[in-house]
Amino acid sequence: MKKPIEFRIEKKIDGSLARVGKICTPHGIIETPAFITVGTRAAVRGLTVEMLHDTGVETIIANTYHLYMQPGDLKVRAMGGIHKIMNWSGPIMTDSGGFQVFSLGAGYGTNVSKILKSAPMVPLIKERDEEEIKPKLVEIDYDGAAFKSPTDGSIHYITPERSIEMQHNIGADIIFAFDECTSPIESRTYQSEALDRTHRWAERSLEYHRQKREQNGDSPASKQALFGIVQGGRYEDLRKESAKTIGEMDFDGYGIGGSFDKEDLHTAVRWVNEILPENKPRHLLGIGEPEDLFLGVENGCDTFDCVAPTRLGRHGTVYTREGKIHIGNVLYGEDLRPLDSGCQCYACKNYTRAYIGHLYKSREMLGPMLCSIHNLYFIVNLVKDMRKALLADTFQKFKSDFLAKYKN
RNA sequence: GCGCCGAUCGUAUAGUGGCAAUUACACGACGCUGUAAACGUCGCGGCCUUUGGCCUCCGGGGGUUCGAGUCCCUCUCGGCGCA
Repeated sequence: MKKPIEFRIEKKIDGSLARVGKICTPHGIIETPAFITVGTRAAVRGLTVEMLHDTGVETIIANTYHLYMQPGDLKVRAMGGIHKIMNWSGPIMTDSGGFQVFSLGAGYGTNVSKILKSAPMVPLIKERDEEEIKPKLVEIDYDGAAFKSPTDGSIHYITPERSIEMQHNIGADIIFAFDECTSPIESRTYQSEALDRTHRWAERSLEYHRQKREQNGDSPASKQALFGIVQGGRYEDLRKESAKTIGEMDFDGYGIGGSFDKEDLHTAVRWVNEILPENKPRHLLGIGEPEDLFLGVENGCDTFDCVAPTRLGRHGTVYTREGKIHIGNVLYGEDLRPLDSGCQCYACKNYTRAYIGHLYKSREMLGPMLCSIHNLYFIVNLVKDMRKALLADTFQKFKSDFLAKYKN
């Protein structure tokens, strides 16, 4: 049977896991490394398709859980599939809902991020206390996870089979196995249990997808690639075990998910990518700060997605070559420069910091839109520049020059 | 002129004897990594050796009280009513 996607490696970098490639999908080519923008509910918040094209972004990742809740995966199918409804002719991915096992479960109501910053001991205890009094919205068991809707309290049970079925209905080019993203503050014992669960669920996701593909050669499923997700949290042995287990399953590509230590995200990624099959694409889920993208690329990841550019933009934080700034700060009140000097994005070519800061503070929706456009342009093109640098054998210099300025 | 009502953080408010004093907006700063997020947290009288301490404070002045934004007198200003 014809593979739904094809991954071609154009260049491997000696002495590193980095590579340059192309993922050919039914809706076009993803030149890797690439940054993929998040469009959770089949929309990139605040931006039209035309604006997205202007930022240079080529691929969007939407979310199965959220589209199931609203408007419903069957409705997406009835309306003609995700590409049609959102007027996006390029490649689309869907996340399986595995992240919501964390964000609406252990992470709900806490300020625990999947990225654990240093010195966690005191907050760690605190969060555990808070967790006791927070209502739980997710119950995990052997077969799947029961989600309680924060909106109306209804219960929705999602199994690996259900997740894949919904992703078939939604119709993205690349779909993900249903996994459990764990909180970074869970014990090793728990991480290990959760990992076993994720591995079982991966197998079930793969099996269900395979059956559907074979049942009907013309079904949408036959045009969809399925990626398995490596977990294992912050533990070397679990990460390696997961990479081996998932890597041996016949997925079309792999996602690297779960929680990380900010300090050694790159180490965790390397553990995994040294083991995963080289000839399949690897997507680093939910990672997208500039420093992290460099580390991901040089440690063998091909694609990335992250809410940071759009969320930060909406919240008034803007990427510049000299680091992030908050556009609402008084400091920029009379600053007539663009958000980032030399940037060729729509916001920078047409508007000043002072004006965009005014829009943001006045709650004009154009403010967050312009900041989102800029941030997306910034990150998408940063990764494109990494690709160029890899091809030109100047990656290390590009990285050190960029980071020297970016981190002041 | 008489009577009634009102005056509390930039604005609008809460507060009828224990108060550096409620809430909202505004303002200021910070946070955000597979979107519960156009959101959230903190600060917003001053100073300090800041899980605390000191000073100043609810239109002005005086009084009652251990203690007053809160009760009494008076003045100023504003609103309404009657002359």
